[in-house]
Amino acid sequence: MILKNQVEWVLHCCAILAGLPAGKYLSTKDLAEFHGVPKEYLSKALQHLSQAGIVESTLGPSGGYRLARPADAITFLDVVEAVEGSGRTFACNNIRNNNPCRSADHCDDKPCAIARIMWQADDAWRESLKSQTLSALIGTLEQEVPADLWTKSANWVLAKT
Amino acid sequence: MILKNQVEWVLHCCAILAGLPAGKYLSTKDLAEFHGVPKEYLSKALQHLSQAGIVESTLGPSGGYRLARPADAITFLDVVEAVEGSGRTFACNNIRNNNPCRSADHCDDKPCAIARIMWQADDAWRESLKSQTLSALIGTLEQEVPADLWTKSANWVLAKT
DNA sequence: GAGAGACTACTCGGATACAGTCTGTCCGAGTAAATCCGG
DNA sequence: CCGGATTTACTCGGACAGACTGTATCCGAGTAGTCTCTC
Repeated sequence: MILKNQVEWVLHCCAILAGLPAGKYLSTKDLAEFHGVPKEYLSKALQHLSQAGIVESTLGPSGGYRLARPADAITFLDVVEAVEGSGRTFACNNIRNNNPCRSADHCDDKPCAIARIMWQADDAWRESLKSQTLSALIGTLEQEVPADLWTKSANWVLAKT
Repeated sequence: MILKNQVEWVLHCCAILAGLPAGKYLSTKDLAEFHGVPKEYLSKALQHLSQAGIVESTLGPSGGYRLARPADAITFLDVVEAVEGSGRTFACNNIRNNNPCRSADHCDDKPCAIARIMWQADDAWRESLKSQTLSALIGTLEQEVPADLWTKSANWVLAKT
């Protein structure tokens, strides 16, 4: 069980988009170039973000993507679920039903105890992702990324808009 | 991202093995029959448990598996990691290195901030799994499974040893 | 100089291809208990 | 009745195959700015 590359890619893309001047868009091509990832495949991931309402796009020249909400209203969970789907990471197939000792009409009133524990862990994972917003990430990056690299990157992006 | 079927299977198997009389083994064949899953593929999963030191096996007739430790010393995390591996669920490929603004000799002193947040969520998931032991599961099952099904199943297992 | 039309650069969505993982099967080697057989 | 040989029932490990998912590429359709051309 491992998350897709696309999750890493779009998280980095969101970090860039968060620094974009209001009203400006950044194209998939530029985002792909900046991160050194295949443009067309990254595009697929961004489409998912768009469908999830995290980013919005515009067509035509000078088109591209921008955040659809302020960065403090976008959590990591939003982004991860947009790409990975919001389904549970543990699927219960109710194999307890195959128990040869069960009568045919037996009916359980609760989900399988094993599944409940696995889902509980899943919830903990989601809660943790939910507690982290994009703006918190930007704050961390501002502190940690060297100032010259930070401004150079900002200018690189600005030149593309 | 979804966990393997094998995780569900071996968790159920562990629950059965926990109820085994001391010193007795239960064969893969019986475990597979009880849960209605393919014997040979289940065997692969149990081998992983064996390598992880969670269960131990013996060869020959009346051979099979039993728990290697008391049930309260086996956590869900132990079992899940035995099957899924103990690696992170988020792989950081350091795509920040592809930033065209970086000088070639630039070196980061910390892991990527995005990866750190994802790993933090991963830790929360693992912590949750770690807090649940096999014996706690047995306790829940004893309460929730109807008494007649519970004893019938126990006798079914007993008859196989 | 203004307006209509052509052009361009981008997103969007579908089709396709390839690789890797998950799921499942098959079989041979090794092992330990049970059984058999000769003395 | 005893001890060694054989059989049996199991695990272990590798090889293999099919299905599904993840990764990636390509292309056509649609769209919004920009440019050009004509009047």
